[in-house]
Amino acid sequence: MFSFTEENYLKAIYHLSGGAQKSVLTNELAEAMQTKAASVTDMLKKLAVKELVQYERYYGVNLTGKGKSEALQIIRKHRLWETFLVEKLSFTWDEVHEVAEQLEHIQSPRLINKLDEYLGFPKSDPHGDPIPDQHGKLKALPQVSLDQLKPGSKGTISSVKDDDPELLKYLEKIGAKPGKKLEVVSRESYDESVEILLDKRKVFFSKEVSKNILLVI
Amino acid sequence: MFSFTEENYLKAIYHLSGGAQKSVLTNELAEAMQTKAASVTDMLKKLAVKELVQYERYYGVNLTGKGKSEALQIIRKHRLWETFLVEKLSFTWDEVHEVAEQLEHIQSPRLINKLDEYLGFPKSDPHGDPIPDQHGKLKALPQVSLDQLKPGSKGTISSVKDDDPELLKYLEKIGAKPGKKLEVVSRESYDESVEILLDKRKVFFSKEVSKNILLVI
DNA sequence: GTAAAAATTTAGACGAGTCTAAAAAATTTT
DNA sequence: AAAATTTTTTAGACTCGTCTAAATTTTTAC
Repeated sequence: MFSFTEENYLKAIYHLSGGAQKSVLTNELAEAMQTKAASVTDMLKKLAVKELVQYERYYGVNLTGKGKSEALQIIRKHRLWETFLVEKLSFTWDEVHEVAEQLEHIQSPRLINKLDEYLGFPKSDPHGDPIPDQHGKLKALPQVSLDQLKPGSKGTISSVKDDDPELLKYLEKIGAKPGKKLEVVSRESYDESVEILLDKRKVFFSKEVSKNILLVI
Repeated sequence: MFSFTEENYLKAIYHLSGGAQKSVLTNELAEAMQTKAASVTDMLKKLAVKELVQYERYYGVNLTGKGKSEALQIIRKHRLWETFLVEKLSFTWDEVHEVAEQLEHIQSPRLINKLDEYLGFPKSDPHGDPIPDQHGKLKALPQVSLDQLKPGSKGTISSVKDDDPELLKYLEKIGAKPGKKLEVVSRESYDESVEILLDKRKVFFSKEVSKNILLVI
């Protein structure tokens, strides 16, 4: 139905717009897609003709209903495959993203629904991200990133950014996985690094890392 | 490493050459690839530059060692995925070919070896075709197609053509699966249809069908 | 509120893979 | 063995997704 490239654009627009909430600018998209702004402009025109996005010259792009629904199907596939790789093939959570980026483009509704069933209809993937259902319904939790939490507050890790293997290996070592509870002890005003309590141990995270850890409070 | 298209050409050349045994002509390849002879010529030149084939103008093409090895890797992936779909996701054998055509192009040696392990290192796929090992070694049985067998001879079905869902549904209904023993009762000289004994039942196959059933005798 | 800077789009080009139409080489027929 | 036929290749063009360079629009700075 759609090309790999088109699917990747839709997915990137979905993520950058915070779930089709706000417009996405050409340069943001160019950076996310590792390409040039001129190429993005060309592609946005094509997606607009196919009614997958609303595109206004110089003012960025928004997903249409059709575009959002397509993006969610791709995200569903990505997260189900990640779950399969970890649960069934015993991949570690830092290894799955790259392979899932390929698997998410396989065209077969039957395959993905059978896979969903085989995995027991999981609600979230190994990084804690929610898996959209067959109809594209997504159960989004109200999440806060760790860099925004005040000292004294407690929360449970709900998800972590899934596409940086080095970060994931580091968090694995520390034990900072979805489901773990933590408490913010203090924040250093100089560099905004943060000290937390996790499994009764004191742990320090740089601001950079803390931005990639999402919690429910 | 190689594009989808290149991989599909290598696979087609492998099959049409009977496992890199003989040269493949431009028109055969054009028919197999559902494309035009001119396009095939263009692609063969590119594959020759990459040293995947030896191509001689007007005289067809042969796989090089490198090309054969690449083709076998793709066939390995195709057959492992078919096995996965049937064994784990309970697809029927007529549904798997089309999806495996997509899955065979996923690039991840780690994935395919983990999948192999997860499936218990199967020796053949659901249609009876042998699965090459990690190093591309293929255990090829000496097979005869049913249309070449004389009345009175017995054999065991070793494989059936995997890419025609209608044929596969028909054979499923009849019970003609790999592993089943059969005996040729008679052949009608008029249309070369054949009468066989399968599970103590008499069954008739047209020549067309009998060409697609391979046996070990 | 105009000038400089930044962001975006347009114009023209390229490589991959495909096509049609025409030319060239091989094969078959007579 | 020359003519007719078939097969294959060449030439030139098209689409897709990309690029660079130049032009345009928006935003920021003064």
